[in-house]
Amino acid sequence: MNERRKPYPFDRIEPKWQTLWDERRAFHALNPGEENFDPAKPKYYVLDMFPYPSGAGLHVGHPEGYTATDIIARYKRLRGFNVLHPMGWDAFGLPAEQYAIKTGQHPVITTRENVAKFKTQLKRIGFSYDWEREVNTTDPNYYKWTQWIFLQIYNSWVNPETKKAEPISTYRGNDPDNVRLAYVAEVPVNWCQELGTVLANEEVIDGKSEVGGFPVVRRPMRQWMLRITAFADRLLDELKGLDWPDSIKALQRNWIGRSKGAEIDFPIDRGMGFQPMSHRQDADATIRVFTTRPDTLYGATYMVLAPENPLVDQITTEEHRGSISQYRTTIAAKSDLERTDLAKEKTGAFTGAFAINPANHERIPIWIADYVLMGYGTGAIMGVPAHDERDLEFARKFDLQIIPVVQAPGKTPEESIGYLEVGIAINSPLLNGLSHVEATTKIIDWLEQNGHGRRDIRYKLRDWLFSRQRYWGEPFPVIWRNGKHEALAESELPLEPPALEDFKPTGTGEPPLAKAKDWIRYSEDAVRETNTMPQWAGSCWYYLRFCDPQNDRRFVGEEPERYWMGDSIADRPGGVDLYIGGVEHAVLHLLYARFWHKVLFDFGYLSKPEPFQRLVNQGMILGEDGRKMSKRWGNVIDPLDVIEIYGADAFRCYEMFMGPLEQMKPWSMKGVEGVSRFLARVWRLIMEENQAGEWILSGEVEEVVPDKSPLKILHATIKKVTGDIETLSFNTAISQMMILVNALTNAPKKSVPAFRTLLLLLNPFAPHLTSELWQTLAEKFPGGADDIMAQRWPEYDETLLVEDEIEIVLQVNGKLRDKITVALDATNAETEAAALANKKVQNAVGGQAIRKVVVVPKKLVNVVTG
RNA sequence: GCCGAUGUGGCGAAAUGGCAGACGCAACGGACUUAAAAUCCGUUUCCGGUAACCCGGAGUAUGGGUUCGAAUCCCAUCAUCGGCACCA
Repeated sequence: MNERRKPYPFDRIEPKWQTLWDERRAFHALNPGEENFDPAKPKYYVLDMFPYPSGAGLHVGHPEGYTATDIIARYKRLRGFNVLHPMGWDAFGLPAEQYAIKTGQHPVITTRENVAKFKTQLKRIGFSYDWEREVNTTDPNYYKWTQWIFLQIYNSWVNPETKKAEPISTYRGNDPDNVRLAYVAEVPVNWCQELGTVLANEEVIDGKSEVGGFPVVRRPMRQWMLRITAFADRLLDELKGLDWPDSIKALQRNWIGRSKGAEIDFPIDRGMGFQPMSHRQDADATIRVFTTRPDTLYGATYMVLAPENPLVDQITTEEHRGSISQYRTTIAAKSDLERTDLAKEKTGAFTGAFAINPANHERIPIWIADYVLMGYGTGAIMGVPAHDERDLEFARKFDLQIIPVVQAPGKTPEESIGYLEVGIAINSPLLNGLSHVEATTKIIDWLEQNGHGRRDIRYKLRDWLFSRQRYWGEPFPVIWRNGKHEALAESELPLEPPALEDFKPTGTGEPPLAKAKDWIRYSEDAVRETNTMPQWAGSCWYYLRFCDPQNDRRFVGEEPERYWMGDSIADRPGGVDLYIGGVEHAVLHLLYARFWHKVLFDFGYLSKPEPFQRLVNQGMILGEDGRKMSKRWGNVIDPLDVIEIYGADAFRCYEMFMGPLEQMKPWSMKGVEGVSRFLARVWRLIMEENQAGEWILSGEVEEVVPDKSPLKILHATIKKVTGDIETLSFNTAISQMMILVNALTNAPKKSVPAFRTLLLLLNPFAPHLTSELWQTLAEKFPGGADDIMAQRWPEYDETLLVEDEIEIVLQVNGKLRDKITVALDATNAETEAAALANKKVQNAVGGQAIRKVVVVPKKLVNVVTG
């Protein structure tokens, strides 16, 4: 019947302070121009990846990154920064829509409920978000600007000379729709019958949908695309100036996949042998390939087209039509999964046609095979079996000629077959004896001079498939008239989706919005676009909206943008100072957001070319059983359950004490208990229980300077905690504070100044406890103001950290033998003499001759013998 | 296959060229208590020795190397996790 006794009254303190903070608008960040705004303060923008508010609520994994950013935010405020620390909701998306399909509950309702639940949880953890800046991607006042940004993208193109986005009006060609950054294309898409929608490549995993795991097939459909490939170079090159983990940069580089090489044209042989360009009857009859190894051109003994390549129909000879068509049918029937199965044998079919190798005028056969992909390069390759693993396998299987053209070091030409690295050119009249670099330059120059090819760069990155056949997303601000698309005027935004009762997919690939007949009909001769935008759209720019969330004239005001997203450190390209989130967004969200940012930057709306200067990925928190937290294993932990027993401060501290932020680590309730004991020790350091069982300020607390030893630990702790917060090493910061608290507990004096410093250091981690204790101390000892948040972060005194005596480690041959203490000012010679006089050292040396003595001042002596 | 990360006590971890295992958990012992909880104090890498203060040896995935000295730097191997994957 009696509740379990709390180690300290967090259940009273925490709600008290949370209410006070709300009432005082304690975390509201002021924009330039607002009353009380202090322009002398530097800004700090610390951002979390905002969540999708699911029905399940938060589990303990979510607040890991949020706690880290909250500590930084509170720390920076104490250091005198004007801190922007906002939170919002990425609330468009499939789960709410599927819930609507099942229950008929409108996603607006579900979203509102889920957001309320998430917000309650976040508030109960005591995060210092500026809730007056809350944004929600499904709010018309927000997506009005998502649609507006889409229109900017739609109305722009990349000028190849400046490589920058410009208004489409500067384009001088005759078909602007061909160069717009948003365009419509008939593309093979990932169609998921079960979800009734297409998916982006990134949302398909092993031939199945990322959401739900349903089968996905290829199917051509008319889709909106965003021309992200026009920014491939900048997205790659501008990673350099960002403080991101190298692994994330590597993932993005890999995803963009830039390859330097050459385009080469192979004339199709019409039985007349090789003809110089000018004499050719049919100048179009060439096969263009892309290769990263033009230096191996003399080794190209055959060509392969992708089975889907339209050229196949033109070149296939009468005799081979049957077998070619049969092969293409088998390939078309295969799923993506089967096609990309690496283990399988090479397959292919001969077209009967031949091409001419422009280098040596050899007549080489043209095949089709599914190991050549239509979607990369030109959908055709030159086969160089001697120096390409796949080509070699293919040539051996179909008995095609193999000519080595690069010599492996120390090997004969014959042995160099299968050598994939670079080397000296052989069997290549124009290139013999040249190194890879020389040969590559020479052959490309030759190709360019003779009109057979040119330098070229290709990317793995594809344009972004931007439309979805869904209800719960931003409608496109676009109408169709006479088969052509037109942008809506800005004045017509926001374009809200129609009210629908039936959210089910139509099943035909036509979006659910097509069911709203009245809504679609825009005018006598125009209809609305019925696709919606993908969930990534809203998250591409939310960090900008946080700077100025209520602005109804612009997506973000100029001045707030310049203040929060710019800064005085000129050579930093990014705006947000610290961005923490899951590694699962390493390529998609982070690449898309960078892309939008660059478009808006080119148009002069933004101060910096990159959105996020410093990025950190928090590691996943596993269940107590070491498995990923999921309903399936029944190992999900709700933060509110933990807070109920141990309090929010203990929850926060434990999340940070578990281990390094970036690392994956398992949850442990016992661990929370340990951290909770630490906080209770802090409490009892300052408070005691009176006869009536009430907590009152301890009578021993006095306004005195601490003794030397605790004072030294105190200053060592200021130094360590400050440094650790800057590097996000929160686990070791907490360890150090535990050491301090142990020392203060054992110290004879209960020193108010020491306690104040401790409370300040601990405040970002355990804000409720430290606020309460600070206030209690202030009531009796009026030295400090009664609000801990109005204080300055403590500084340490280096002179207090110096030792007067130093412990020196004695080693013999690198092995520890003893420790001695020497005076601070002992010379190397004195230290060495003391070491050699040491009995244990002498024992270990035995009778052996001393060859060398290494003295590291203030650290150790190593005696090397024999 | 390619790219990246990780590998240290019973467990989470610390130490990034100089005392391996800070801090915490768990376990064990002690104090307080009629008792328990809570709290406080102590022990706790492994092996061997000693009545004992202690003494000796080994030890950071494995094998080599650099160095007076390596968990830390280099080379190779193995394992686990993540990403990409017939990208020409």
